[in-house]
Amino acid sequence: MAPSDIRVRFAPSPTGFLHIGGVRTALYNWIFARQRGGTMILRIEDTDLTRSTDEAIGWILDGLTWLGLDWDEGPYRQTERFDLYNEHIDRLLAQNKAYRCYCTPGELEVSRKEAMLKGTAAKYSGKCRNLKDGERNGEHTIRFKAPQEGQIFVDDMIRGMVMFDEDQMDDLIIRRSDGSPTYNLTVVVDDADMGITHVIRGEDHLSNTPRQIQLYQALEYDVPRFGHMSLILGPDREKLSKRHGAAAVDEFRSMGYLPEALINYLVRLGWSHEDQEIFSVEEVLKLWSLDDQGKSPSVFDHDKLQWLNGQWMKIVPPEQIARRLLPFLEKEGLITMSPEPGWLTKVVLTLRERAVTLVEMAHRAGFYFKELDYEPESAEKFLTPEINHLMGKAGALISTVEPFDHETLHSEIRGWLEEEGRKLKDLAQPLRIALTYRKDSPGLFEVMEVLGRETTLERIEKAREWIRNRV
RNA sequence: GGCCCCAUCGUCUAACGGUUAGGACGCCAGCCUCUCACGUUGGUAGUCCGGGUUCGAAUCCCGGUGGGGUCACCA
Repeated sequence: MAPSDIRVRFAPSPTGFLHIGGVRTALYNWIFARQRGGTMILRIEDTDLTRSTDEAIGWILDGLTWLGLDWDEGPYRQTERFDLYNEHIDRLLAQNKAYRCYCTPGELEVSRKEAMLKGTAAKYSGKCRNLKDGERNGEHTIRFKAPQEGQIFVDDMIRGMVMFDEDQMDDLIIRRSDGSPTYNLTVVVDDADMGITHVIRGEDHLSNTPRQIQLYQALEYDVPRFGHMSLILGPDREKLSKRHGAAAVDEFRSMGYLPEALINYLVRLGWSHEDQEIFSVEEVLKLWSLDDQGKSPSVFDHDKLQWLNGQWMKIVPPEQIARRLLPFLEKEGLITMSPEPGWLTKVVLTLRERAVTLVEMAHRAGFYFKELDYEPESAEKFLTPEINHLMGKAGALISTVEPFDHETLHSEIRGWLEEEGRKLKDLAQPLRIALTYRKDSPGLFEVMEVLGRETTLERIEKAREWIRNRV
């Protein structure tokens, strides 16, 4: 695709983990840019010196990388751009579009509460708006002198035309008393300076938009197009947060979710394409459009994510799942060094039908890597003296099966059991307990093949010994 | 409370103003089967309410109600 003039950005503030809502914002911007050959910019909004941390920047970068959401410019950091903001603030001051405000936080707090109580808009009184130069001195903030006369129209790409009355607009603080610039000023300056053409962000920013438009106008910059996407809600229908359990990408990652599934899930919130549920990134790039994006908020449904993840466990090539499984096997204490990749792939192949996450897969894979204790009730129920003899004969047969693969094992054992007048059902559970230590596992013969002849026979013998020792 | 946004099964979502209101997750049941899963078949369940416009409204308009967001020297 030919490069276009489209420039979008993801602008998180590094005050914590990369939130799932943030991921969705990043994702939409990324798709938008990639679909049109535009430029994706990453900008760290760290002007709040007290809450921003370098650690959080690391989390954001890691999260985006894990998801495969790359960027073309940045990461820029707003703390490195204070000169630029100050120039703009000074310009507004010089043009009498901003003023010094000497009100203290305490005073402001009081009048805000009064306004709330009275039921009017909680906006600044304008007390310092018309102070003459030198009338007061000392610690102060800078406020933007918000126009009060007309209306602001936001032609939102998702919501359509939204109107705000300017008499609702507050004189917002654009420079703190410590000299640092605030959000509404820095976004505008940066988006203008970086040539951002489309601002796609959460609906929680919609009410900020008219203030920002006033700033664009005061600064005589072109206003970009806006698109405000509906929010993701928790089960209680409030904005999704840590309160609701997992809300950070990192948590989903460590719970064993695949980025493919997470992206698939997120993109289906507020958007659909016919009756399709599974979308690869490639398909999304082909099919998704902001125009089709729904306006109503969506509740985060963990069950559906889980189902999707189960689907993706089977779609992602097993060699890749094997590779991604490694850290989880390590965490389970099952490996210290990487197993042979081909073998591990076969392990994955037996497990992927029944593991919804990598964590679950690693957990279920335990018996492939080491000896475990039998599930007490299962051993009690199935490893009985009556079955001992049959298990012994099975062992004898297994020791001669050639080639040692699941098809051959299956047909030979089945054939033999028929001759014995027995059914596979009679032997399956005891053998399963012997080989996997539990009552639910991948197919018996697949397990044997992956375990290998030697281990299979060892475990059968061990089970028979256990039977002899019971009572 | 002011301002703004939103409104189809429990949840995610389809439905040029004309459909028995479709699909998916979940849940329930059957089938498949060496277990558990996977898969498959069927079932459960929805247009927030009230007015209007129209031959005809989930769909358009208005009003309620409900939910959400936002009102910081946070972003």
